[in-house]
Amino acid sequence: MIMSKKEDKITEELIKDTAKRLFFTEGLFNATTQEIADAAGVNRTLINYYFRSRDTLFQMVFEDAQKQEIEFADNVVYLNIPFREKISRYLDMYFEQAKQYPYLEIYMVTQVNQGNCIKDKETVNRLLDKFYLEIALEMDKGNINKMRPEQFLLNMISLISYPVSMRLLLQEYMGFGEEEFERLLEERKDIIMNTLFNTNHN
Amino acid sequence: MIMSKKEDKITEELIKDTAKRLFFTEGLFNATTQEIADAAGVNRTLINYYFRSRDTLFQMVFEDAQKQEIEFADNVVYLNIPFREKISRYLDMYFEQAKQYPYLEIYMVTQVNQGNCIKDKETVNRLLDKFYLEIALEMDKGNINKMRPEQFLLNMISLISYPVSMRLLLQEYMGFGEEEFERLLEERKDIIMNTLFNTNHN
DNA sequence: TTTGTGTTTGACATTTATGTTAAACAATTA
DNA sequence: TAATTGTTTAACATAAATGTCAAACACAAA
Repeated sequence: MIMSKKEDKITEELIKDTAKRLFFTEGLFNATTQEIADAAGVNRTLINYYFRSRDTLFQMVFEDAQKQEIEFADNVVYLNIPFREKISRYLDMYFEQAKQYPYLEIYMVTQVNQGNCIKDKETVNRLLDKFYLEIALEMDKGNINKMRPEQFLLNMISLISYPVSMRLLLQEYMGFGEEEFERLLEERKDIIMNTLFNTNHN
Repeated sequence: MIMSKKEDKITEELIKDTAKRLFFTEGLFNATTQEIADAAGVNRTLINYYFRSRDTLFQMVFEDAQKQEIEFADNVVYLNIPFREKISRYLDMYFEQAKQYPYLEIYMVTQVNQGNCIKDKETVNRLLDKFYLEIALEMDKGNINKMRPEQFLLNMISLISYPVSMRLLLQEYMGFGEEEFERLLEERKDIIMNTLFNTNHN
């Protein structure tokens, strides 16, 4: 008698996707199992059935997000296009994903602050090394100012991510509405490119 | 019979300061009343005695932090020194406070994401207006590249705050230890100044 | 000392969230 | 149809956190 393993995965995926939506889109970092179940339209105990515990679910979501972020960077760094193009492409992709998951990075950092850590460090290291090398080359060519490649990377992520991650706080302080801030963000792509590639001629 | 209002304030302040330490220094954003009480070395119910509820305590800490941040900016913006000096001073102060309260901004943004909002918008607006004006003047003088002043502000805060706020996440991804990252941060002051004041001569 | 005031404590009640279990259910196959 | 497997549900048990209350305490003033 051959068993028919019901390869549903539907409910399981539904729960995980809903959790992601609550965390990354809505910013409900402390969502309860009940809230997640309700949002997914399933019985709460199904979370236990599929994920054993709330914590496991959170863990899996965290790891998924990590994979996604790495894959994301990977897709750009290994493209065979000029450096400046890569950055430009990355900006496009980042702002695109930010529309779906504005709270992703803030979530990740709060998780790391609570003791979670990165899994696939190998891949990250390879990525970074390649990227640092490219940055160094651009510096030699005089396309960007000389500094430690790590600093260029920090500049880049900072300029891109901060306004997205801190959006609500910034909106509050700067007194902007949704649309107004959206326009500001759209303008930012050019601003960031200019800031990053603005070589020092002193 | 004149009552002797025991102007202690000691316990109350102790509790609030401990909460701040747990939130802003340790990053325990979801600290329970028990944890806070233990850390302060007082009985848990004293939190209710002095603050009525956990939520009120959190609220007061949030408002305190806001005031502090505004005061912080105020102290720089109204100084009678050249623009570039101000930014430099702000950087110094920011990195200094970041040593004590590295998680402050992340805490603030998670609070705002959960529905809290800024109180003293008047003061913030006055501050921003003055700052925007100064930025515009510097642009006219050719000291910084032309853009919306808001964008310059975003650039500035992003470059300063992001690496501090996201520190642990960045350390993890970049494979840096505490000391290593500390050195990177110390280097950053110059990097940021150069990036902000690097006018475009194309 | 006694009284009064504010502070601190422990015991209790309440609430909320998580996790377990057994029964019900659905669908497939022998 | 009956049996098997995987899925879903409701009821229950447990755990953890918050908040209340009355009693105990400390100390200054009458």
